[in-house]
Amino acid sequence: MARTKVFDEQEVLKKAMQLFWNKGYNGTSAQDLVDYVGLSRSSLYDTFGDKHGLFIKALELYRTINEAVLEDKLGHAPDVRVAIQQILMQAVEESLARRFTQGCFMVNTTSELALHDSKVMAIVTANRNRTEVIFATAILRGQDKGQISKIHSPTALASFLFNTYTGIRVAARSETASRDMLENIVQVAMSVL
Amino acid sequence: MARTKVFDEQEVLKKAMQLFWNKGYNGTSAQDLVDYVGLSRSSLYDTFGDKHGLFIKALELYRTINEAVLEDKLGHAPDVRVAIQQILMQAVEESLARRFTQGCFMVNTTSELALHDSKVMAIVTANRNRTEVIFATAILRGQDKGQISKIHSPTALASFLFNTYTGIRVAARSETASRDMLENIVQVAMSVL
DNA sequence: CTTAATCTGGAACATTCGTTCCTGATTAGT
DNA sequence: ACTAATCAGGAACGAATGTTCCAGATTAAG
Repeated sequence: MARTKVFDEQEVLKKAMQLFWNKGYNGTSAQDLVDYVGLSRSSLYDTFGDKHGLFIKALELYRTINEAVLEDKLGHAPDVRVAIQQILMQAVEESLARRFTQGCFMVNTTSELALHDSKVMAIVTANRNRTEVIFATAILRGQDKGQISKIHSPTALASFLFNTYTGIRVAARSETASRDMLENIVQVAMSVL
Repeated sequence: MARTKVFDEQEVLKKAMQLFWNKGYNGTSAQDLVDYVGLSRSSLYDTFGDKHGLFIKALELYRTINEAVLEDKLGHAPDVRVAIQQILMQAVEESLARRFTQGCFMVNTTSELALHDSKVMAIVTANRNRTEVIFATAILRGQDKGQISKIHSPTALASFLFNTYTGIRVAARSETASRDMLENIVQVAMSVL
């Protein structure tokens, strides 16, 4: 019959995701994508439709990956409190790794597009809801095991942790954030668990 | 001599600020500015230079206003703890006022531009530093008065509060945030003071 | 009334934007 | 060898971008 697809659609999507992640939607031009992704303009448009469609797929990929990672880290953790601390500290480390300090794609997109783009809004909303459920179920388990204080409800703590995580990821986009500062934030936040 | 200036430069700047605040830098076109600001294209460019210069001035105005407000609220507060709670709760209320839920201009700008724009980065950095100093001095005073726990240092608490505030302001850009959720975040955050 | 500075509105600019289309090379299966 | 799908590269499109410039109206001071 015919020639087979030679590039991995998922890999291309991953590269597009990285670029949007770094420069934002409006900051990324079609030419930027062609240059970085390593695919011809024609192939890009053939396989992903237009720029907006590509962005949505990239954002959904990010969401899928991140939720899977989070679920993995929190699901099988023997000590939930430790696992949560590790998650926050990893965000800190990523913020400090100057070379790739691009924050969180979902957070960046929330502040850039969610307000004026209903499709993005839907993804952002789903991401927050799902993430908080993952947090809350893990926290409940931690509370049962006596690893986490029962002063606050699992859902309240989940919202709080999501909020703290968001803040750290925004800080990653500025160079203000020193190690001391970020570790302080994590330490204070952990003190409520 | 000549005709006197008929428009208030500060008022125009304020309108430009609102627009950038709502749509971001890359999402706001020169035409958008002309339409919204109510000034001719020529006058706009004559008085503010180019788009980037106008944006920087708008961002600096935002910073000036916000720091003054914060200093006022925290400086003369009889109970620092209550004042902090009010500041966080006001962010919550603004997030819930659906009609104008555009988050925080500084936070939005941090995630959109700071990484690739050194002038923006400088402003964002100065804002964070100054804000945390204001928080820290107020917290120190609150600790002396016995209104705030001394478990954590003033600077650690200041960084933590700034971080919490940032998170809430990002949430304002998504419609996920319910009153319950946001009030939970504030309540949990306040429990460390 | 004259002068001179403001301001408006729109024309005009080159550049970039996102997108479509075409040509031709490549390659896998029949 | 033929066919047909898959690619790259680039030309081409109109629209929108940021910016400059100019003609003319407006208005305050001399």
